[in-house]
Amino acid sequence: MVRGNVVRYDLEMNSEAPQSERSGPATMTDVARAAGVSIKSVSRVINREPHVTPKLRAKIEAAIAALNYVPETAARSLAGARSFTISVLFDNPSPNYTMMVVAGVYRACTENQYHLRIDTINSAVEPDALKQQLDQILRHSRSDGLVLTPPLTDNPAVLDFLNTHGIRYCRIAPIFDRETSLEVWIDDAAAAADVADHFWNLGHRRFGLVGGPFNHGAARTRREGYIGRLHQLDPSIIVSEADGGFDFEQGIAAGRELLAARRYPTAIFAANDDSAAGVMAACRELALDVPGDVSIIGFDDSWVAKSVWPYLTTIHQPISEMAHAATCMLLDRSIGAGDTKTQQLDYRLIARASAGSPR
Amino acid sequence: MVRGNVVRYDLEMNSEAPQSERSGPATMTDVARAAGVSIKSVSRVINREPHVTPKLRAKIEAAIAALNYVPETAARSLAGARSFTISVLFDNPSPNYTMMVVAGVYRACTENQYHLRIDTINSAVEPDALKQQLDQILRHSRSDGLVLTPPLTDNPAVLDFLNTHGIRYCRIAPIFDRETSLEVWIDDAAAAADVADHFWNLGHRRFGLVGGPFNHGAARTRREGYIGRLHQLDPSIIVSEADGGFDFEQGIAAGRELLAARRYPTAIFAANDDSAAGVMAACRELALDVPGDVSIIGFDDSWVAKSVWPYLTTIHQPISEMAHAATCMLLDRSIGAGDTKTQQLDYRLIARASAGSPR
DNA sequence: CGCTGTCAAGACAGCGTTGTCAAATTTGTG
DNA sequence: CACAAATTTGACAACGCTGTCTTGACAGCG
Repeated sequence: MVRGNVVRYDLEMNSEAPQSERSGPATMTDVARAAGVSIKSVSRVINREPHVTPKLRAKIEAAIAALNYVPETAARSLAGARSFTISVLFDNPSPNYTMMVVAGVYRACTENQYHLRIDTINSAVEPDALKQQLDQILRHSRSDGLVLTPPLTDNPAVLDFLNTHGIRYCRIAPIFDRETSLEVWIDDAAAAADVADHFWNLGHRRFGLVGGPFNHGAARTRREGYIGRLHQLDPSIIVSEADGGFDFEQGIAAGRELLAARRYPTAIFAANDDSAAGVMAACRELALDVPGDVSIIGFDDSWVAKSVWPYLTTIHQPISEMAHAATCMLLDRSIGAGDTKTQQLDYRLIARASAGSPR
Repeated sequence: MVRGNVVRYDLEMNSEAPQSERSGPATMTDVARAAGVSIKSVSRVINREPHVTPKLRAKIEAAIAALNYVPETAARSLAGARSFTISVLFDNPSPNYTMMVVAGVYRACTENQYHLRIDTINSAVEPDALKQQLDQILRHSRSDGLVLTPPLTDNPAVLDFLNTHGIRYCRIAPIFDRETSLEVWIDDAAAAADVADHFWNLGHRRFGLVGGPFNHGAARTRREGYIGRLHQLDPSIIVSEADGGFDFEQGIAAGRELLAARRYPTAIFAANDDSAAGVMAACRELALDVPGDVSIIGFDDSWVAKSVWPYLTTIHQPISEMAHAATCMLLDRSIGAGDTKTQQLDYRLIARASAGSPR
């Protein structure tokens, strides 16, 4: 069978002992022949299966190295039940967040010889339409696992679809139905409470909040943590709130709204960095000094936090580590499809220049 | 042969006529049986091969629809010579740029039933080390084509490696060795000249430039286009230059440097939006009003352009369309691996609030 | 010493496609 | 109308690997 005209990448390039006969990259059969064993044994070594004596393993590994052998993913996935691909599902307005997630998943994938696939869906539709989108995506790309990012993490239709089809997934920063799947999260409530404390200790007494998208679970938790702590500190506190949407433009609008009041808040917590940057822009527009007149704290410590002036005080969320951890859980074959396992990572308040004592 | 415990996604979910016997998704054999033809004919229809009468084609297409059949990528790539995957190669400091490229490639991939793979490499190393990185990446993921983004686009080692291995690629915004491969670009020089005109018409006479990374070809072209046009306008003009690096922090540094002069430039062109945002921050720091004291123009019209205040006047580069076009060229099988084809897209100066007349 | 139990290693049949080549069918021509 | 040529269609063997089953080897035990 003569192959097509597409030139295949020749894996022999760096080989110490280039084979004379073989045309393309070395196959498992080549390795088996070189090591004088059966292909099944090579397969066992590749897949870390038991029932291989150290001696045999060493011989095979030597042959693999000598031939510069790399297993063919297509064949593996055709013969076995795995696709060697992890998909990340997005419906996130923030490119910064997205990039960090991708970075984390990508790292985990390369570490495990897996491939990364990215898919985006629009969750602002009817549950049925949403399920159809998922159906489309999964129909065309059989993944060994899905990494779910907010707000998909807490979308009942998505979860329901995945559960009924027995598809393996890991949720990042879930809020609802906790402990029912694989999950990676940080304590958003505690982090938001820390923000409240930080403002309070700085001497602020008039507080504002820019919320996140209504369907974003973690954003709600942040709100509750912030306001809850503030009420602990002083039950009579009234927090002025404005809707944000996790993006700059809505952040500006929210900032304008909050700062239009006669006695505007001197301390504003925005549910993510992008909207915090928007609030900062609103301050500028109104000739309000940051942090002199208004202190601002964001959330994520994403790339924007250091793309505004003054640099943003924010909660560092290890997004890329969370994504990495999520992917590793997915890849851990000792964990079944319906199993539960949660992993909590640490956040940390990064004090930069956007929050200070009121003057 | 009993399959593993991984539950496969059941493609029959929406099927009108669910099959009784079959366990998993419909295969080509199922379709062939349903249509009363051979599997090869089904294959021909799927791959749009010639030698199929309209009548047969219709019958097969009906069967495909009825069974909700989707070809199995793994089998296709094992049997054929294609992997049905396109890789995007990055070494780009700007997450905004990256996201837009990914969006464009992603769109082209889904349109063509292809998969998207993302790979990053570090090109700031010796050519040999670079080739080794490429080797690693390509060894593990046989792609049908690579989308090369700057600065990889103009990296001789990368190009050389790809050429010697006969790997198909498309360059986005190439500068060197033009017309030697598939290419998508915009006229960076003309765009930069437009920036110069815009400043000039606004009444500016003292000009500054924040350059891009030294290895980024397009950034150099922008510099030349800008300075060239300025010299046409007035040969005695001296443009003060500072090194930027395409990111916010280096933008700040460059801004500080430029604005430290007694007669600082009132018009500054930064080679991308991120560094333009940095210059803007430097203005703020020095209590210089934008655009009152200093006008700033960026490049890309990326997401940052509308994440700073005032909104950034910038050159809109259709990044995601360029990426889309690049991918489509790669996917067009009528174009051979070594063929040449270039495609130019339009840029456009977006006048927003960061550039105005000097006061 | 022979029998069984245990573990290591191999033989072999698919997995769902595509490429090749041969067979069947249609079309064109004298 | 017979026969060659062109075209459509089908049979079948890969592709490179994994799951299952079988054989082989070797120790433990009565």
